[in-house]
Amino acid sequence: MSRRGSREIDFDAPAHVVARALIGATLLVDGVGGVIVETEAYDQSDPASHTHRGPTARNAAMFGPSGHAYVYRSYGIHWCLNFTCRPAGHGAGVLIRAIEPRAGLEQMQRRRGASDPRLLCSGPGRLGQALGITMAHYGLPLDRPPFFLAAPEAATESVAGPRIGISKAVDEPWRFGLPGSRFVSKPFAKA
DNA sequence: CTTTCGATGATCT
DNA sequence: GATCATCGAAAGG
Repeated sequence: MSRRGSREIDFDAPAHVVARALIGATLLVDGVGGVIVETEAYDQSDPASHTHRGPTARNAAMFGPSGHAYVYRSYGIHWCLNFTCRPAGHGAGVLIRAIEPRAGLEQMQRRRGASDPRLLCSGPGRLGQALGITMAHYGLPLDRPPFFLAAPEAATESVAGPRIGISKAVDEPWRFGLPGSRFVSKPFAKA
């Protein structure tokens, strides 16, 4: 496991490095959010990635500057939030799959229509709804409002496993999580 | 507990 | 026309 003393996330790094570095980071959108506990990495060489077949109108953000938001509509229903990474032109990003709610619980409960904290942000679609993510956030930088992002205060452990809900590159361990967190969308296989 | 299935619409072939 | 980086309700053991 790597050690991180900085308060900054280096988004000019491969997606799987960024995905791991984000575990334990704090994410707020308009003051609502919490601690990132689950992420997945996608890059252009990955058949499961939206960028695999090159730039399109939808994935343009992932070919733009790193450290920005990439938002897409999933199954025609959900908004999912990703962070772009690597220098511009590489087509890579990290899907934010789950956070542990810390701030703005009431707001999240209203948006989600659920009161159980574990059902607020445990999954990319739920998280998008709880944080109020829409296409209005597409391409916005993560270091300015409405976003707030802070790296973990101290070195943070992480676990890895196969990604969820994909049909290609199914066995690649590019899903990362906070060990033992009750807020992940699905448990990680026991070590 | 598990599995199945419908919703719903943009995107790409 | 097929495929989704999903969720939740319903049905079955």
